Amino acid sequence: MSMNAAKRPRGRPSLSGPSPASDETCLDVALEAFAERGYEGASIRDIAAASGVSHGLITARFGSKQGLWMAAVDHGMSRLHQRLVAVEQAQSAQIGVEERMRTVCIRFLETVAAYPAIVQLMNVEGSRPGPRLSHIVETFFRSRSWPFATLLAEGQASGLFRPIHVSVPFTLLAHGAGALVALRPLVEAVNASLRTDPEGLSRTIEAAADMIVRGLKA
Amino acid sequence: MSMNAAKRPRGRPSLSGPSPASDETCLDVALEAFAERGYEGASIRDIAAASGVSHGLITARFGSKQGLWMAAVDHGMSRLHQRLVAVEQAQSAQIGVEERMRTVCIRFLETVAAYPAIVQLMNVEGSRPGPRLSHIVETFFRSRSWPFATLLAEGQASGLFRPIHVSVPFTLLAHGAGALVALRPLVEAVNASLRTDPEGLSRTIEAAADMIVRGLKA
DNA sequence: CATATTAATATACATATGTCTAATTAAATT
DNA sequence: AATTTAATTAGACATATGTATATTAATATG
Repeated sequence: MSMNAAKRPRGRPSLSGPSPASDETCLDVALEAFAERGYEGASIRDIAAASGVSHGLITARFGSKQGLWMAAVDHGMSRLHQRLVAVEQAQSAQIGVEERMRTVCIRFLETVAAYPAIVQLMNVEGSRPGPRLSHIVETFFRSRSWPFATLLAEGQASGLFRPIHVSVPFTLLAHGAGALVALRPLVEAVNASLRTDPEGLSRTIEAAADMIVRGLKA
Repeated sequence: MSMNAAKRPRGRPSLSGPSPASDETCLDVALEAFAERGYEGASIRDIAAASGVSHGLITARFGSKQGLWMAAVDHGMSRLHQRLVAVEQAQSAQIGVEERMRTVCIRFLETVAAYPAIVQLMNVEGSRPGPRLSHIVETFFRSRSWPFATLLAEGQASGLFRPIHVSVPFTLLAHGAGALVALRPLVEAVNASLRTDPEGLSRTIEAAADMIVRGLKA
């Protein structure tokens, strides 16, 4: 971000003089870099240069490239989460659940469009579950308070939405339908109730196709 | 794929003896590798070893890493395309367009699930349009005969489907809704009628959310 | 004021990677 | 049969990268 290419002197920075980029700034830069060029494509040196610090500082602060990556994911994820919770809490319960769901979807997509990196990272990580993808998925599903799941449950309780496992529309929304690709490692990583054998996968595919044609309505 | 690690001798291969991996085999291996580990993460040497050939042969056949990548994309794309066209042609026109659309969606997702690499590559390429992403997108949109677009137009002509630009459900289907992320570079790359300014993006987002809630039905 | 600690830069190093070139062997051509 | 061409492997080389270490300067501590 900051094109602060003016080389600072060695040693501990002066409190009066210009301080180097904060951890947050570095994580923003890193998230963008990882999302744009992939884990291998983004180098520590590039990220450091774009943050206006030396590459040694990155490893000093975050330990390793893996450490930087995990910190960046946590950073982006918490921002997305906070945004969504705020949206749902700002909504009046007077409004019907369908309309609230629609709003949450819109806000979600808007937020994602504004901070694409965090969702992009899910895809960048590839189609097989590895330690990095697992870290994202666990972070995503850990908190049960994501408004999307809450609203889906509410709509289902009132019979307005079809009974469908939360991970199906959620995956459709977050990863996308094309990420049915990603459903397999997603499910394996979360150990959800959905099955990954051919028959289970086939039923999941049909459910996803139904959603595209008929939507969420009962 | 082929764990043919038995080192072949130098020089032109004998016609009687075992021949090295075909171009197709190499492209299959490459597609999988690129999808799984990203463009930078997949090395020519790894791909060559997994194909059972020397790394020099890869560059000799495909010119460069970029050349290998483009050939792999063309390879996977044509396979996906052929599969979808075959599905649509096998369907009787007696069946309603909605049911045929549903089938095509299912077959599309099934095919993608079976060959995830090609869609995965779209995401791996990151959130900004570069030469590689542009190549995929152009290949995707070049042929107007993709059954999805045909069926959508047919359903719209009969008033069964809502009027919506083909790229919206297509993106929802192929990239996924989360790939609204990817819609921006997608649109820029294709220079479609959809706009990428905030207002246009907002309308696109609302349209996508409508699709999730109400589905394709009129 | 002297010393230890902290926070940063810079350098060193082994390894991996894309590309280019040489070497080698079988087939094709004359 | 001799020679050229094609197809493949192997090695060379410059560059980039992650990590480990040395260096430097400002602050904290006594």
